[in-house]
Amino acid sequence: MTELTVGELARRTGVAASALRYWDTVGLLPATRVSGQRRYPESAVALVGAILLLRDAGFSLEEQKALAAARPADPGEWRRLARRKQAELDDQIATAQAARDALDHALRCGHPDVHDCPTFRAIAAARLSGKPLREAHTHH
Amino acid sequence: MTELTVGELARRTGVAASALRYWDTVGLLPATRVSGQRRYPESAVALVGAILLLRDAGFSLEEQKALAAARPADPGEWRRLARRKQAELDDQIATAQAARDALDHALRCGHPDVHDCPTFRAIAAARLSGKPLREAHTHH
DNA sequence: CAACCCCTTCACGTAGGCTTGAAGGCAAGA
DNA sequence: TCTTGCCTTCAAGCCTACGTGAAGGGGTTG
Repeated sequence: MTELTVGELARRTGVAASALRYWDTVGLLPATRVSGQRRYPESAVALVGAILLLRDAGFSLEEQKALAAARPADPGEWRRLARRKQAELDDQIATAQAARDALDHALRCGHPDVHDCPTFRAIAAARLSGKPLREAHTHH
Repeated sequence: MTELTVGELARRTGVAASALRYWDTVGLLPATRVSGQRRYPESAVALVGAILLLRDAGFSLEEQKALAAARPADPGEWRRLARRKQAELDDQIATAQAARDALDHALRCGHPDVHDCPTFRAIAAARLSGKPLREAHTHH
């Protein structure tokens, strides 16, 4: 009754059914079975929301699995993971902000070609001796 | 003299030579040839800095090619692209900030299990009716 | 001449998170 | 019974931005 099929959950969340099946097979969002078919409780809708939120936060599916496993069992570990990711998010925000500011300057400074703008050049040059950041993102 | 080989440019910028060759083959950072070998002007160092910066900004290599093509030829188009990406960055920052705040709340609110926290549930629920954002990122 | 070092191309591998297609099952309605 | 519609599995493909390894060229030094 209150059980949803993949298709219904897909419709309610906007997540493709194929993705939900994938999440089931990798163990991120397990489903029960009724005569071979996946069934999800109503509460799965909220779970999907949380998954999307954490995905936006930059948690990979593997990380989310680790998080989900640690959540009820080991609150200390959960907090540790959360804090680590929070730091990553701070880096990410700072970098995005820097890039945004660089674009902002390029749009405002009036130079017809950005590469003629000394400020832009300075920011770009700083990037060469700066933090890689992509490695933090590429890292698994 | 002032011409650099891939290896030298790699050393000066910290970017792998294989990556620089790749950037050449896809047309992002073209090199001239001297008896078959790639040669880059000194100014390429600054270009690499700009490429890294824009990459951080979320420009894909394809987007950067479009950007580079529009830069000297069509400043209006350049500004259009820059503004569009700026808007994307704003979205990205807002989302990252929301995720960060959600984690922050989860860490502070004292609920042993985040899913018991009504605030967290509300944020996650909001994500379901929010902007996909991933589509903007998946789009080319 | 050989050693060395850097360069070349080409093809394939990798990772993450799915999507797509083929081939088929099961239950309700006409 | 046949059709409709939603479900299943499995294999393979896709996308980005490279990394890797093989096989070979070329120039300088000892």
